[in-house]
Amino acid sequence: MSCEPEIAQAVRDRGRRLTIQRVKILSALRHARAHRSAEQILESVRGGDPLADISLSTVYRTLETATALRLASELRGASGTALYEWNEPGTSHHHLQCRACGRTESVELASLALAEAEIGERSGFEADIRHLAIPGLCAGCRGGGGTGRGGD
Amino acid sequence: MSCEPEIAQAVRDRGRRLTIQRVKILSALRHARAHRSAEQILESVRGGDPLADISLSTVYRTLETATALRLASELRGASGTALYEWNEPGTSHHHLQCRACGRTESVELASLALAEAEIGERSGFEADIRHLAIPGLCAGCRGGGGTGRGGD
DNA sequence: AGTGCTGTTGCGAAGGTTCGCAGGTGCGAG
DNA sequence: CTCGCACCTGCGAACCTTCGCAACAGCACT
Repeated sequence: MSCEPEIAQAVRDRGRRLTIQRVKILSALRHARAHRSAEQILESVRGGDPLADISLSTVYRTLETATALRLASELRGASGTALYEWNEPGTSHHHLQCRACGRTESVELASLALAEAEIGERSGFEADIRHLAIPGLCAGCRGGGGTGRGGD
Repeated sequence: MSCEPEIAQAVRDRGRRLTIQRVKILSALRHARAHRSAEQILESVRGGDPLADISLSTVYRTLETATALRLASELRGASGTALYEWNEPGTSHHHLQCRACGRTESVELASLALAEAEIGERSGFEADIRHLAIPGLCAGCRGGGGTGRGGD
């Protein structure tokens, strides 16, 4: 439970309080290797320790805080449900969301680093392009009705 | 009101039916020069013609359809409310969303076109990067508490 | 112009997410 | 170690958005 020094460090470093709930929620998110919804996170927190009576609101708030702190990223779109993912420090990848079959794949993109620079020079905006959701059509669905309903 | 040949054309070209509601909703969105929420659109439709009894569901559905048809773009994030914008054909711009003051500014970015190409080569995914929401810190808030609460 | 099929609409209900408030608790100060 | 402030939590309500269903209305065909 307290074996998450990185999380504790990250939270406290940024002037936030270290609560049991936060540690549990962020640990759950971190150990889940895939995107998870708020409710899934709540379940894994409760499953791991029945005493943990954490509310959904807290999960949402923690996730929001973690996103602001760059500890996690939020991925909205596909199912109408928000998905969250732990950010490995220094990592960057992007999510290609197919609008036909709804599937999401991950890629690393060098050119987006250029975009960050371009934005900075252009308008002084400090962009954070590390986890973007990019809409489009996946290779399978481009052909015409690959995996899902490609009849568009 | 029926003086929107482009909209009519665009809708029918893609195999959708041309209904009064769609024309009104899309006209309203098109003539609004800024981002509008579903409810704002509903209001302007009703304001322009009290007989128009359009439901919020229809506004959402029309906006969803229009987004799928690339007639409009959806911008989520800032306020928890989805904002919609009419797509001028052939245009492309992106939205820089400041996470401190919440403001959004628009830019055109050449390097994102490169990203589209990179994605295509890499994974065969046909990306549609024309209206992206990019999080970060605006010039004012980078300095430290510019417009909002820059205390990060 | 009339007819029928099927996409669309409006309504209400059901999500998912955010907000407001009162009480609890982490963490710094004494 | 104790105290106190302010942040955080849990709860419930409110909000935005999506869904399901029955009725309506474009559009193609006759």
